[in-house]
Amino acid sequence: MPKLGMEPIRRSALIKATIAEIGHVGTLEVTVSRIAKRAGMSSALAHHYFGSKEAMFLAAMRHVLTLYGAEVRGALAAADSPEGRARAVIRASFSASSFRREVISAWLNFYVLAQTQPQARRLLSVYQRRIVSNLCHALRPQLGARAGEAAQTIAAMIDGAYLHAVLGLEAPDGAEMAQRVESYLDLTLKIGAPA
Amino acid sequence: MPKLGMEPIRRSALIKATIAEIGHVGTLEVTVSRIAKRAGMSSALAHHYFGSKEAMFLAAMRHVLTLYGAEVRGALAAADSPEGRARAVIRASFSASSFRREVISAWLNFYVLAQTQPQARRLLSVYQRRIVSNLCHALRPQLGARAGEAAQTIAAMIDGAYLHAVLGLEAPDGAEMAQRVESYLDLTLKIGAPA
Amino acid sequence: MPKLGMEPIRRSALIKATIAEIGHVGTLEVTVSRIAKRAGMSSALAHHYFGSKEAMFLAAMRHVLTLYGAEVRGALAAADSPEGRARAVIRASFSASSFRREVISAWLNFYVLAQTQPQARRLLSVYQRRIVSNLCHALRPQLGARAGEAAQTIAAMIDGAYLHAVLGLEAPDGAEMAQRVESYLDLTLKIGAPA
Amino acid sequence: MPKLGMEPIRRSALIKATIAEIGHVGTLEVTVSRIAKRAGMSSALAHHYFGSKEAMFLAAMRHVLTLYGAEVRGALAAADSPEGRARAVIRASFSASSFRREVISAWLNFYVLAQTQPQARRLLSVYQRRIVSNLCHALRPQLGARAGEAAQTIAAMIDGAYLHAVLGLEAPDGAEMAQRVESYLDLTLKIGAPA
DNA sequence: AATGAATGAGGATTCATTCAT
DNA sequence: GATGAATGAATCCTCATTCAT
Repeated sequence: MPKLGMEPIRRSALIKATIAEIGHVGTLEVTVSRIAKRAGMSSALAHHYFGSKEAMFLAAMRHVLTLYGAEVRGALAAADSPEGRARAVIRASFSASSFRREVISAWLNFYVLAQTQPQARRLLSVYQRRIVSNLCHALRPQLGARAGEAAQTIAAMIDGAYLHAVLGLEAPDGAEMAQRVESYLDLTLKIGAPA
Repeated sequence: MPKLGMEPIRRSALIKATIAEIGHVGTLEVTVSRIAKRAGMSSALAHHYFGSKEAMFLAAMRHVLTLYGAEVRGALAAADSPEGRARAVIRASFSASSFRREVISAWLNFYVLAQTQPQARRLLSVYQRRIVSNLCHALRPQLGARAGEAAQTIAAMIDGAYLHAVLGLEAPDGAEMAQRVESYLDLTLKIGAPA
Repeated sequence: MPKLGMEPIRRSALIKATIAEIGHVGTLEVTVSRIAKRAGMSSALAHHYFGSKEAMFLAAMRHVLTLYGAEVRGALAAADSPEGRARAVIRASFSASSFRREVISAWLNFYVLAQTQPQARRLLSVYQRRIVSNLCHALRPQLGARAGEAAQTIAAMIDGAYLHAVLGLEAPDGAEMAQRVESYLDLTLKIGAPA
Repeated sequence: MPKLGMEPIRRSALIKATIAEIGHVGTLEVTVSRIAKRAGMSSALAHHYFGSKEAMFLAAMRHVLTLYGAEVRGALAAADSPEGRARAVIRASFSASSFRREVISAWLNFYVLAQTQPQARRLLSVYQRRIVSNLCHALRPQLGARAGEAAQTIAAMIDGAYLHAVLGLEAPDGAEMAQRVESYLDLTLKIGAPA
């Protein structure tokens, strides 16, 4: 039953299947056939829509990053103070939709990809910088010149939590992780505040 | 003229070549042939000594972890105070021999492997715990009950720094990273101390 | 608004595109999609009109042969003596419209096809024979019984020139080739004439 | 039974199988698997020894050209006069070992390949030039300045005969073809000599 | 008439692994 | 101990062709 306008539907299904499959296998050593099967179509069709496995990976990356970006943006919009904005970024990073085994595995593998795929590196760098920038602005009012380093540190802690989560046997606990990072934030603000 | 005692030499050469190749390619998608060639022997011989590609990966992991462990142990031995021990762990983590592009790439890929390879997971977990434990003990005198969380945080920051380094274009700067983590330590101790 | 009478237009466009594509790629390893795209339509439509790739090739062959046949016929009509008719065939074979890289490549590939495709072989044989027959008749008055062999020789020289042209780096020079063949004709006639 | 020194044996078997398969299929659209099977080995081994299908084609070309070159050289060595040398080249071109359906098909396809494969083009050009050069030298004593054109013509006739043979239904008759070309030679010499 | 959708079949190439020497 | 030889299994990708609209 070939209808018109299948493209966006197929692409979307493939992107989701790609992430799921990477999460399932834990590696980028995933076959186009399996992804396609998971998405309910032939591998030929997957190639028809994306042209190559690599392109599918990049599309999947963009998807993950976009979702994460949306999560952050949403949380930022709901915040009502600079400090609240910093906390919003942290919590968004550990939200239930992002801090899941499957997505974590995808992130990890995107870092692997970023080592050799220039576009992947660029995508990841851009997001990385955006997060740091958000944090930096949020912390500036209270920390002034020290905001930059604190932002970097928080970003590193978030990444570290993701990496750490890979080793955990149970489902990763986003709340706890967010709590940990916020503790650091508390500490930093307490010291930085005196001014 | 088959020389005696070739085995340890061959194994060692293969392990180093494995790490180098992973670092070079950036992935576990590395071929036994390339590794063997890098180590100056045939792929058949590599199989003879390790039995399988997977076994080579595990051996390479053990090697990296052992080196890192030795570095930490050495630094700890030279420390003369609990706080000094904490700083020793941090500095060892960013030492020139560990915080290099190649080794960082290997670490990253070992995390990938750990997702599906039980032994790899165990190895990484053990080391992870050992580091946290070291930090915990070192911080206990000054932080008491809060030592655990601080240790976890520091460990996460170290991991995060590794992950971050993957995206950097220049050679990773261990000194700067160590400095950053130590800043957190300073902060924590300053607050925690008064108790 | 499906236009009426589209069929001949489409078919013609596809045939031209087929020749162009074969000329471009240099091979029969040409895809229906590319041909269709070159002709400004979908590959499905190409199949609709020709049924198969093979049928398109045959149609393209017929087209090339027909054009060539027309060229020869035209030249023959303008000739005013048997000898002139022989020269007409030769010149038509190297006319600017036939002796072009693209068409030469098509010819070459049609020979390849003729090895296995009975219809292709038949088409090519028929044309081959027609040329020889034309030459034979044209030479008979002066060469008598030797006309047959001379005709065969000239036909072979023409084919050989086509094959030769494949290796040339510059655009093939039809005039020069025609000249070469005519030199042979001169020679033959000079000797054959005395009778 | 893996022995040492298999390489030359395998390569040779593959080269022969490549030519045979091209002759059989009539096209370069031949699969490595079938060639390998014909040569009694796996396709993987074929790739091991040649690296790629293209490389196999080139090796097969070199083989055919080398055989032909040897044939020509042998015939030249046995000739005892310039004119005899010219006849030697012609006869060698139509010798039973070269002027066989299978080899003719290979030649034809090499011309196809030469259109796009620079190395193939070079190989073919070199041989082409060598033949013309041989003929030219052989004819110079009797034809002087006209030797060049005659040589070109003979070369074209030889190529044309090959192309023509593709269409024949019976086994190609080398003797007849050689005869035909030699007739031209006779003619040319008769006219050229008086000078 | 025209096309996007869809796929089965196939093909080049790679690779871990085994084996005989 | 050491290696060239050898392959089966897999994987990405392409393409002619069909089909429903």
